[in-house]
Amino acid sequence: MQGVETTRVAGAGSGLTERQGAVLEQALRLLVDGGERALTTAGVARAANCSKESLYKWFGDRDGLLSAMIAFQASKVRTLDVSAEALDAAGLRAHLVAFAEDLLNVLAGDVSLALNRLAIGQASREGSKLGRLLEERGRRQIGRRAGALLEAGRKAGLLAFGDADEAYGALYGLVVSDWHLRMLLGEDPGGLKKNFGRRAERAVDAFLALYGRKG
Amino acid sequence: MQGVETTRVAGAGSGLTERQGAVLEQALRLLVDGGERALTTAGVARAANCSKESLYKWFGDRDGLLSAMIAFQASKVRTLDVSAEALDAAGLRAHLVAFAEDLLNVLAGDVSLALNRLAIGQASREGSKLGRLLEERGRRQIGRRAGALLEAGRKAGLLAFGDADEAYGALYGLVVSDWHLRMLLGEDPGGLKKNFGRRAERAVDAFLALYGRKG
DNA sequence: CTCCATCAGTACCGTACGGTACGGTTCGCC
DNA sequence: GGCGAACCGTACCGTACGGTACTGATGGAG
Repeated sequence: MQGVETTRVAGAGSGLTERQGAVLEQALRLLVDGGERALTTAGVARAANCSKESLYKWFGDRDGLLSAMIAFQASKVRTLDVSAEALDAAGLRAHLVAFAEDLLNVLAGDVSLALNRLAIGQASREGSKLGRLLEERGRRQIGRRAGALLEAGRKAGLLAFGDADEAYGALYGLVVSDWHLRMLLGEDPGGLKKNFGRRAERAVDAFLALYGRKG
Repeated sequence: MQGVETTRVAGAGSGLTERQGAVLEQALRLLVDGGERALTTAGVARAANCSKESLYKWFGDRDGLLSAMIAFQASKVRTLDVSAEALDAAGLRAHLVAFAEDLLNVLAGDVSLALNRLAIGQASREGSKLGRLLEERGRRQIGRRAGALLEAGRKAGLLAFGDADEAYGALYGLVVSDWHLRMLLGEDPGGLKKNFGRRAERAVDAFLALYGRKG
């Protein structure tokens, strides 16, 4: 398990070796299990069977490690593009419901919650560098998927809206409401994931009532 | 400035002396300015011109101090009850818009953001005690105001909804969308507060399109 | 075989924090 | 005036963390 390593982690051209990816995986596990206080350099080194010196060599700094964790996690989540098939009303609704349910499941994920908590905790100092990173890598991705979907709906004459951002904001708000914040605050999400499908359908129906062309 | 102190802080029956309230005020200032890392016992003692010993005597613990800060801040924010006047459509809309704008302004407040960041940062460990406290003291309050408003609208035949919680969730989502999270992540709210009025109106119009009786 | 780069493991250092203990001072009360 | 309670300021202690330096082992390159 030593010597020069040349194989790189696939995807995103992240420039990380597999070893470094495994280290980041362990770091994410520590973060999810114990929060930011559990994410110490010594702890990561112990959990990943590597030396602290290597951590500093690879990531330069503790903040570098945090940034690498966010980038690494984002590189693993790839949003599938919406197929450019011809949309009818039922198809659009199905796509929207699927998007809404995916959104809820992503936001409720362990790693997502832990990384959001981490970035929020560091938002006060350091100019919210992690926050911007998280927003760029996470939100922008899912926003693009939604934007493409909404645009396709408008092209097909099924949706009517002036500002796509406003329509997306309404969809996001109807789907998520204050759930994300409540989960971030630690509210037990036990069993609530069962209702995500129903919740997604209700939100999409409301969205279509607002922006659909044939009510 | 010493000796037995008997005067108590008004409201909420908090059982805090004025001195202790002033200390909590300074603690909140430190938290707002520098985040959780700046909120050290020594720092609070220095900023408030008190001794660490007194801090531990009054609040018992660092977590006790944090809890007291949340309770103290919540005791200062009192939501005005909606007047039980007869509502017409324009009046209901005005009330809803005022509520929405107040909600945005509260969520965008310095102290609110700092306390939410604090509670979220501690959500991983400690069983999210602070999160539950924050939710109970903050969210429940504003939720009651909204609930009363919605109920008044239904009584007046201006709103139609089956589940009041669901209607409130839709209103909240349309008003806030992902703004709260973005502000928690550190996105610069500079100048955005100017748009709160316009944003509130748009959200309320959408809400009324969904739940209003005469579209 | 020999050199060299990489890495794990550990010891180490400076610092900062939570929490406690102590001396000195002010104030109310008898 | 004297007593006691509350309190400030500071010193102190144990601990834990970020970051660095050193040692020894491993495996590839010439």
